Amino acid sequence: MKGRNQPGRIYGIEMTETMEGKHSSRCRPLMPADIRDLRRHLLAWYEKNRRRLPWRETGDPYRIWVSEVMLQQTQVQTALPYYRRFLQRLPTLRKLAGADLGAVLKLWEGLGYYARARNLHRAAGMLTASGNGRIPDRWEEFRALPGVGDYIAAAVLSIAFDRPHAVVDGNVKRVLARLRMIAVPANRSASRKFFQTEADRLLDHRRPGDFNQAMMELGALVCTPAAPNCAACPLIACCCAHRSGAVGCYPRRVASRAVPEEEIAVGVVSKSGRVLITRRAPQGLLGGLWEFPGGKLRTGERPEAACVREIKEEVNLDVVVEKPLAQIRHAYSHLRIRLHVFACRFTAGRVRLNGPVDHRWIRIAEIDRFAFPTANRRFIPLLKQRAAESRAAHGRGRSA
DNA sequence: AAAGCGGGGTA
DNA sequence: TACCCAGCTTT
Repeated sequence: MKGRNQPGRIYGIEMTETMEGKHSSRCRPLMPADIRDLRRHLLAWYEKNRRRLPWRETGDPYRIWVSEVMLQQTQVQTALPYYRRFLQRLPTLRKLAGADLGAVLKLWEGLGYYARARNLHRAAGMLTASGNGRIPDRWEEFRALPGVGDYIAAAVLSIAFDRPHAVVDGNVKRVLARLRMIAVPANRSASRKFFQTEADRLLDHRRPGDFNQAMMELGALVCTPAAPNCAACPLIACCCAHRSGAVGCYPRRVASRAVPEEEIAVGVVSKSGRVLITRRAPQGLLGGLWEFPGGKLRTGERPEAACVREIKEEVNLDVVVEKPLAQIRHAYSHLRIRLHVFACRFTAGRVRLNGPVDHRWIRIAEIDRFAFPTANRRFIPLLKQRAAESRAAHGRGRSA
């Protein structure tokens, strides 16, 4: 019960000791019989209400692994088309290991958290190179792979290999927080152990994969963040928060800090029918993706000036800004950016990279072969349109 | 323990 | 707008 008395804060509203004490007093300890009932009700509900998802139609550990990686911090509906494409193109661990990183990132383009793709690719390479190309079915070996944390390890091992490891994700934390009126904040790393202990206690060792998926499915379909459908919940009889009328107070979380805003200028540098793209370093933000060169505005600096300066700094080219092309606003989880996009004309210099790890002069027609961040993708249609217009004008000029 | 890391969905 | 999502790694 350590940490139970931390005051904490939910959506900026201070929780008092009084409220906390009152809720806790209505939540009696779970007895073995309660836990048996809970498992039975949950699994019965799951059998009847589970969604038919492609990764639930297979026992292939590789496919299950890929699904779990795609699903971290990503909603099912978002991941679904990516999952199909990825498995169609890379149906086995060996195929993944044999693909080059650019191709893997291209399949991941737009999904975000690109370290997931890099780690999955690296892990596949490690298993294919050193091991026998099989996915480990034991905690120590699987958990040690890059990109495999406690969640992924528990999910893959329980679902693909029937190993008794309880998963703890955002859904499970929300269900547990309400079910047991857990007062520790769900968004603090210090609370992780607490939720894990609760999950371990409830896990049905006879059907760990189904139990884990049932908990998550309940969180996704019934015990939702806003407006949970308690009337449809198979666990309503043993839910402490529901009994206390306090479902809306859980899970508790501490306030997160405000996200900063950045202004960025980038240039589409043209030279004899081609444009310059650069590749970001493999680690860090958007690692390994391609983009148009540019960078942050300094305080008081005009976007045009920043564009010219950044291109000189990053690729050592002298350019002049011809015209503004677009302004893109884009929100990340931890920062917001405003992107000023300019058409630039190359005037002098030879590419020398300072920051980017690679560059290409490409035709716009080739641009879809490269993986770009979504903020870049948003103005790429404009470039295609300009290229088409330019071709049309050129064609008329020649035929006239 | 906290910060860094995407992008889309939702009320 | 602010929160949330089948989290992991680095600092």
